[in-house]
Amino acid sequence: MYADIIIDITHEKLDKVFQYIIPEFLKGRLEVGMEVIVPFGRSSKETRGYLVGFSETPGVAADKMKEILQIAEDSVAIEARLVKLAAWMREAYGGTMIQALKTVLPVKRKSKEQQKRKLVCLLGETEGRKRLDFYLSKNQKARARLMAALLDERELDYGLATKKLHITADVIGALEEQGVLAVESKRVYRNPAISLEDSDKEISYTPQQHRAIDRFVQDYRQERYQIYLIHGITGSGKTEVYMEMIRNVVDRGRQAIVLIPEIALTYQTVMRFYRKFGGRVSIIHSRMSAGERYDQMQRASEGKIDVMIGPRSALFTPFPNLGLIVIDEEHENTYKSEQTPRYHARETAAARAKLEHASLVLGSATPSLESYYRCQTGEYCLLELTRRAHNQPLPAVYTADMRRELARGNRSVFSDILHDKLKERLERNEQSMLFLNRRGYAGFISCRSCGYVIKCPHCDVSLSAHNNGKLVCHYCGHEEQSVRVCPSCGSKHIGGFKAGTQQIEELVKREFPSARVLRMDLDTTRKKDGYEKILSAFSHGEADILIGTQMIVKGHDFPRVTLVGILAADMSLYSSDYRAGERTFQLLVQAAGRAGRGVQEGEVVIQTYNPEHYSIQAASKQDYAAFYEEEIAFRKLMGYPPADNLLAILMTGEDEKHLETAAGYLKEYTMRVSGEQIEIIGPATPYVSRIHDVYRKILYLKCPKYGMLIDVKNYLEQYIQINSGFLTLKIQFDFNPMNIF
DNA sequence: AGCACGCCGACT
DNA sequence: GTCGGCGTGCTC
Repeated sequence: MYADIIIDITHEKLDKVFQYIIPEFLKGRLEVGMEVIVPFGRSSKETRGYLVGFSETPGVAADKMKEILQIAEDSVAIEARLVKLAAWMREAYGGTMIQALKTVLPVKRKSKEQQKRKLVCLLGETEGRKRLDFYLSKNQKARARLMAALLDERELDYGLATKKLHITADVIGALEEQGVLAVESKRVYRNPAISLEDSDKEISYTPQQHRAIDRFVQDYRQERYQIYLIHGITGSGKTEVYMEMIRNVVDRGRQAIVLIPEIALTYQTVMRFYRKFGGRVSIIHSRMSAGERYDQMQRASEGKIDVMIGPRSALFTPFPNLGLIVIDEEHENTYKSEQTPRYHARETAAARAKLEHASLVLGSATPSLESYYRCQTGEYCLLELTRRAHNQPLPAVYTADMRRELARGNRSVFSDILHDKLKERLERNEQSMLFLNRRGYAGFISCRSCGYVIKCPHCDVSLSAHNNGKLVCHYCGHEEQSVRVCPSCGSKHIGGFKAGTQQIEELVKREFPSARVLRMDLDTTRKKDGYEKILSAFSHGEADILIGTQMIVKGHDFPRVTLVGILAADMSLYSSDYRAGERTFQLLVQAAGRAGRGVQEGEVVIQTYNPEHYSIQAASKQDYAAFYEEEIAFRKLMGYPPADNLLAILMTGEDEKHLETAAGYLKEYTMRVSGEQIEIIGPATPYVSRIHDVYRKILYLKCPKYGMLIDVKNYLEQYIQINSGFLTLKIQFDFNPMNIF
């Protein structure tokens, strides 16, 4: 028997298994997923690698084979099932096996437990004083210093003692031996005090919530592990449904993973889970140290917790018997990784669920087109929550046509109706939010008079303005000269949109001098805790108006907000991206959902230059189905995902000429290996054509069948490896990218 | 990636 | 004749 090892060096040429002889002393001790140390290369350099399997027959001459040296110490083994998942990811997204292995391993090293060590004084007041005098008499300054501090505080933080008081470990050791103090190293988990009172409380579900839960429970009982999409409007109580589903799974002795966008990881959300599941819940987030993460993962694999909540990477929690994965706000972009392998948590969760016979539940008020489409095709099971849990009405939405405002002579940023409603709120002492849509702003050119936007004649995405005065399509490379007057109406009010949150803040202050205004954008949140501070100030009523970009629309509950104003609603419509319409709809619905969450009803004003657009129309009626029909027709017509699949091939290199010719060759080869069903677009120059003197080119492949794109990817990976012309280039694959470049 | 091997020019 | 320049090829 031989050991199959993946060497820990990221290089295409080494991206294969290497067989090693298992030495006698390791027989029976090796398991798939372990990290081992092996001799590698001509000089037999000690190299780390992962054991991914065992094989019976040697693939190379027996004399070539070397022995495994040892199992790597202080390393974390990858669970065997996650090794399989990694193999799936490598196949589905490209990159090397070692990259895939490292992504399914959220904690690489057994970091020495960053325990909170404490020094506890064991002596009483008088005993201690005697001791202190003793040290002083012996001129043992460090011991005296520590003793004095201990008398003051009784308990000292280990780190504090060593750093602030300049006390060495020797001194602490000496005092410990003398029975003066004890070093306590309690493992501290950050579980806040849990009040379990609420957990017994009987929750009453709406009929729709009941139906969703029953469907899930029945399927689960029959071991039908499916993928569900919960389409629930804002405030319809999706979280209660998740929690009940999780409870069901946990009662059967299985565990659950809950993925949430990092930004939504708020205290309130987490507390709801704590109340229901007590100490059997754990959280992982990006600001945790490696030690803390390791801790949580360790507890999970030991079966000490039932529920793991966290962002994308929590998907790889090594539970012994995973039964359910929940992805909340499944439409969010953060679920797509931006590093190789560029995996999507939704697809990867589906793969993991299948491997481990678990269910997958997706939830959103504005589902991604991909997921809703899969419900239509019968791949996913759709569960609808169309009513708010406490029967609050949805906010009333008004649309302000900014072209008409301009025609009427209103050149201000605020439409008359928004101005009036803001004034009303200030008089009634209620809160308002102003949301400036700046997402996807990529220098598109639009007419302020008629709303016309200059688009690519071939791609139906907007053209981006470049400094050289040209308009460029970043999808197909089409170029044309910029314009001075609107080609549609002849107006001179044509150009890019320029207004930041700062300008809006100044305008609000000028219009409403008495209003207390808070602004939330990159500037004001950069400071430590800036984000939380602003949100808590606003929720405590310390301001009347909150101005901000996308970040204010995400899942925060401000019961006193009764008005939401959306400025430049169409801004995100014209990013040069086929997802623009979807993004706009999602943003508007989520923003509108912020109004009227309390007792008083809410109102929303959407300001736009393009009120006819289906994204804006559907959003103003909060009508997902209507939006979906329009959008899917567009995607089908243009062959964009989810109707077709898209593979972006990003090529980067320092030599511009060489990159260009190589891109040409790659396209030629792609044409040769791909069948008629694959359409090839490009190579085009991305919006950012050069980063740190590294040039970029992009090639798009479009195909109805995902599998065919994977085949082409595999061919290309081989071609790139064999052909030395690609040695100086980096080539990345991105399936169904979230952004086009 | 990283290292040894190898085949050329400039040197003691 | 030798030292070392980097181009080439292999790694179980």
